[in-house]
Amino acid sequence: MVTIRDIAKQAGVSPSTASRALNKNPHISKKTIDRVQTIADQLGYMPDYNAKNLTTGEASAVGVIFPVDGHAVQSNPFYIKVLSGVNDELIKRGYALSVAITKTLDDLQKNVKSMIYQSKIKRFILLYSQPNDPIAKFLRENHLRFVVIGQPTVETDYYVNNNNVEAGAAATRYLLEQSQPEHLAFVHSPENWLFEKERFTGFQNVVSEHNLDYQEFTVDQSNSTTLESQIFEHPQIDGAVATDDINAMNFIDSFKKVYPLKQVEIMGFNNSLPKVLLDRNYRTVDLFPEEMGKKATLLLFSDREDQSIDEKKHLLVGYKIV
Amino acid sequence: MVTIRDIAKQAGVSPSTASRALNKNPHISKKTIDRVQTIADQLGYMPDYNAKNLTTGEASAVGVIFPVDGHAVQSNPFYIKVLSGVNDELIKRGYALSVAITKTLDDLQKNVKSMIYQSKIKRFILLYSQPNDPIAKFLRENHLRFVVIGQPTVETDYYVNNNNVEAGAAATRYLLEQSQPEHLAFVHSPENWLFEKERFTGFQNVVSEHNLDYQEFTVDQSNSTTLESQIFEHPQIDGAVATDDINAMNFIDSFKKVYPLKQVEIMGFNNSLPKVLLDRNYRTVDLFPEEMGKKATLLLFSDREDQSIDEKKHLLVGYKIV
DNA sequence: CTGTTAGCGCTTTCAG
DNA sequence: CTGAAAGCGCTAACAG
Repeated sequence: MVTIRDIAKQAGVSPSTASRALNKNPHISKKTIDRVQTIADQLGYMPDYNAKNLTTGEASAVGVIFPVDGHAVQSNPFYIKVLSGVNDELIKRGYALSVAITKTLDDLQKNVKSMIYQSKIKRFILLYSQPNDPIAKFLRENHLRFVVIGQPTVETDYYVNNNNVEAGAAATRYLLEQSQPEHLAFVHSPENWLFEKERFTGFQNVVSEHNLDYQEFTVDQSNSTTLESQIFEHPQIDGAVATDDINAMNFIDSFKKVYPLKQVEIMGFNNSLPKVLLDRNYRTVDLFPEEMGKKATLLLFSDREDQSIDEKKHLLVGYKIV
Repeated sequence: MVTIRDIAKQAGVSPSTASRALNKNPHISKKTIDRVQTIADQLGYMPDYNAKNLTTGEASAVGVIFPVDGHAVQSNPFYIKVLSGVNDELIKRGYALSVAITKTLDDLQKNVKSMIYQSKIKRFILLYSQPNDPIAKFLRENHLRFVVIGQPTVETDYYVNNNNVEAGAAATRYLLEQSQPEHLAFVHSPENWLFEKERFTGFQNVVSEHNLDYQEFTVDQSNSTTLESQIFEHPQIDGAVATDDINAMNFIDSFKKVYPLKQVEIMGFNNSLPKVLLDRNYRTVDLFPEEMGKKATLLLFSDREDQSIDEKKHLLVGYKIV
């Protein structure tokens, strides 16, 4: 194992100078920085994180926190794509990726506390956003830096998001152009997350521009009959926007059960289904989760790297109908 | 921050004794172990991993390695479920979860080397298995402990797997019971992974028992016309077993394009699709990925915890047709 | 601009 | 069975 002392010796400087040089401390002459760096590269020096973290009190790692889950949410491929985008950026920065994923909120809290107190992680990415979330509260109270994926419930939080209002409007407009539905459905989850409400706003805007009527539907994943009876009460529906691919699939399925012979055009969000299912009369909005992961990481380090981003405290990612 | 010295002081022992007590060192009297432990609990002591790792030279973390990917593989919900199962077990052991997920093999190698040399991680879970995989080779050469999810290509590796031959047979049998197809298809990926070959063996066994004929099909995700022309040459196909839900969906889709009016019953693997898609004439085999994650972790620590498992070097997980 | 020194919190000889 | 002391590899005052 090659340590900083080996490098110092080779370069003919003290360990502290070597350390400073490797960290590009501005008080060190460019000449020695270059020399030390060259030697470090030659020797294939890789700093020991544990030693580094012990002295600085801050881990060279970022914590990524998954939502706790009743089976369906967590396993959305969306999250892995975010994770992949995050790690791309972390590798560049010499940071490791630590993950908290649990089945109960209680375990999640323990997991996050361990990250903070035992691993000394100071930077987090929160893959979800919920009002009165104790995890976010805890991070805030302890002055830890974190970025929310999605619309935060506390306006001072850092976040990366899509423009959901606009995306909701675009999806609705696309639907209207493709077929000419006259009685629309808006399909969302029982939780009615913030992002769903925003997409709904976009939907409403376009619908009212066109003087169309619409109906709201709630997908209860555990009980499809409630959705079917809702659909049964609205036989005129001929087009739908769903807040998510899964909700869209559930709606289609129930719709076909109630009206086996009717066609309904539908839009979803997330592009989370196998490509082959996207054919024909199903379109979805890709929200570029990898890009979200990358930008979240950018934002997470903006205090050190880009003050101009840091002031805004948020970044937006585009969307694309596919 | 409460350190081991605080505990030692309270307990009226030296820091070294406190350390030994907390690690249940057998040379320490039960009395002091209990006393020290009680005080530690009272004070809410959480050991600093960085300090611990620095002295022991081994991280309190496990590295989980994702396959590199052409978009489709990584984002399979299967992996998150494994991750979740792994973390359940890690929490119990006071271990952290570190993840390597990259787009190129080159980056993955760097990522894993960083885990080893910088984070001092000594235990890994490999979420895939490939012949001549440089990552597995590297882990082996450096005598690092790792468990493969799936069938390893080197027989001395530790692994967790399903009985794929049996599951392939069961799926085929189920298909034969449900409908009475006479001309079967077996659908797999161009890579033809080990687990696909095993499921194929099970499939063949049942098919030959029943004196049926079959045809192999390869799904090329980037070019559906090749699959369609394969299907076109075999108009008699009336049932299929696919090695994976995605392959199954692709096959169904191509089949419907070629023969819009024909029915085909099909079985897939992985239970990776939204529940609502499982209806009617599509069944899939759930392979309990969470359970695989848990068992992989068990195996990863079997050297310390369960010698009887350690000798077998592998564990199997069940399956269920859903 | 650079070197000396101390110390982060833990474990681990070595000694008793 | 327990204590004293050293040290893991790094960074951060402090001093020059």
